Amino acid sequence: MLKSISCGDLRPEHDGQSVTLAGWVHRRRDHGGVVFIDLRDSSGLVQVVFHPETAPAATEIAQHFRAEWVVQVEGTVRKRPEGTENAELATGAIEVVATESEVLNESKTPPFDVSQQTQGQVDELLRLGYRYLDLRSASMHDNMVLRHRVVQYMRRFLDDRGFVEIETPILTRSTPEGARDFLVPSRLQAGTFYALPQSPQQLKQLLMVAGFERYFQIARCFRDEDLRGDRQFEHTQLDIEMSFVDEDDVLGLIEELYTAIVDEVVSGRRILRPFPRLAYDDVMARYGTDKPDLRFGLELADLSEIAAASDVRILRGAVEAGGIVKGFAAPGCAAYSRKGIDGLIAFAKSRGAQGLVTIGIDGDAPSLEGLETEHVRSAIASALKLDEVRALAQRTGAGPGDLMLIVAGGATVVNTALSQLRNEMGERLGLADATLIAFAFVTDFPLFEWDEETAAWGPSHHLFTSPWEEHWDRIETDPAAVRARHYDLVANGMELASGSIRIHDRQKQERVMRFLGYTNEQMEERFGQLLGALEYGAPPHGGIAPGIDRLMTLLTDHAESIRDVIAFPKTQAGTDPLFGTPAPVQASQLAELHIAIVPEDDAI
RNA sequence: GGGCCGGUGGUGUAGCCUGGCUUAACACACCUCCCUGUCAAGGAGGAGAUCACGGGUUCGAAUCCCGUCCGGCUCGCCA
Repeated sequence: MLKSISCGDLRPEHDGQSVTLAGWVHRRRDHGGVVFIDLRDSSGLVQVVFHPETAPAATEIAQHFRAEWVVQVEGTVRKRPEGTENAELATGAIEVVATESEVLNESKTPPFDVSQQTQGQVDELLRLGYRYLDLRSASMHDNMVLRHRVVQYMRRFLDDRGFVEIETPILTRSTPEGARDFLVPSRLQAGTFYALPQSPQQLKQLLMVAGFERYFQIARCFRDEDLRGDRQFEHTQLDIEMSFVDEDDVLGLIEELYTAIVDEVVSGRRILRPFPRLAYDDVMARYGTDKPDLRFGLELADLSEIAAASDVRILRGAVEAGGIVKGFAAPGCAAYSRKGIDGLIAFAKSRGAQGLVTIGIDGDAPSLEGLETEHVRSAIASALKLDEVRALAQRTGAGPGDLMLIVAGGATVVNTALSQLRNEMGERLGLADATLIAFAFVTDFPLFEWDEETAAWGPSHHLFTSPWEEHWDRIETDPAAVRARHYDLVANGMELASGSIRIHDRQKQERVMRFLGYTNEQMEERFGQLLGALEYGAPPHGGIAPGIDRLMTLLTDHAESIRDVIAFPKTQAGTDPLFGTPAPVQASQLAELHIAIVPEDDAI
């Protein structure tokens, strides 16, 4: 080894010890005589002192050190002189007095400052282009190390409970449902393709049939859909499947695991104990989304009844057309300027709403009872009766000084717009406790959802999810009312995990598929392997798949997006500026794969 | 595919709305010199930018207009 100990491990107990260190020059402070170097390696950093009187040769070399040079230093650990300790540093009580130094490798001046946080500070394209330097920065380095610790903890935790880690193929078969597949052309079988797995769903069910009872995998999943701050082409999930279990077993395991991770692996994070369990209908009503941010209130109120009895055309009309009217109160926002209101309206419209009704209650109003016309600030103030304003305020919880935000229209649109408006206002008003991770389970999802585009019922989770036992007979008669044994883990407005108790009976599985419009031939063609397996003693089973990337954005400090917890992520356009991915390939490679590129203009 | 925001020395920003007082400013980094206890060390000096790219308007464009590319956010999409 070129070093005898790591920089960040040095403590007062090493006082007097001779050490050899190797690492990167974090910063240098050259006083003309004495030279200080902060030397960094993967463990942290320590101050090295070079004295020209006692170590002239080493000091001469150190004077030429520059940022990010790789150097080796021999010296003696000692307690820092009285008054020069640095409480900011873990190693701040000691320093290394250098006797020898050597340059192992020089560095060009880095394109950005590696010694400081890069997230949110440096252009992300530049960071990705020099990802090896970006990851060298302490904050990104810490993110990767914490991710490692979390994953290791998961592995130990599950191993302790009898789970077996099993790998499943990356080259699998395309299934037409769900997201767009990444395809890999077959060289040996001309004209055919493998698909990268969107998840190991069917495989893990087959492992249950295979009798493993408790399976897990840190599984990479691929989806060729547009990328976002919380979505990459490939994401990693903790894939879990268990036999002979019900909902409580799966949710209890996850709650125990995530609570332990927060308690034992990370610091400075608070959670709700126990995790709230909320029914889908309840969260949709109160938050307008199935992944609510529970760090703050701003709950939505149903105002349809008041709207229906009102003379305000946009409110009453929406209800008469079969829609709903909902809203919430933004505390202290009654004084929003015209421009501010316009901004909120534009926000709502960009989220699909027809418009946004705002009603401010002047802070000068003595109370709701003492409300006068001049206290009501709204574009529709003239059409509103005072009693209606009172009723709306009562429902939304608005008082003097507050601003009611109300959307009317179809239920989906109203909920979508208001849920995002709620998140926006929660952020603007700083209502969310940054140290809180508000984990919660959402349960009792509908089994099916209506797809407007195809004018057909589709699975709201996936088609292997079991309905409630007592709802089997509703499938054909009242599909919208069928509840599923499906659950999600959410936190801070993000979906972190999704899972269900599966169907383990072939007849029942076919019944769901048949309802979804599959012919017997299609079932056999697409799901023959699973259906066949269900006929050979498939145990009752269920599972869940928590996303690790999103979880890490909650557990780390300074993660601006999912890209900050992934070592080598892609840009929103799906490119990697470091490697220049994706890239053309040799014509010979294409020929072997029986692939021909059709220029865009000639494409159909 | 749609909407919004952005692109100015190595980095981060200002200037842009209201075109000319700009020889494009500031901080950090970089280079040289000074400096023996700093830890965002300090001091003095210096170098470094065809203002993303292409076209247009104008006597004159970083600044106004159009297009393209790239990045981010977002709608669609993501069983």
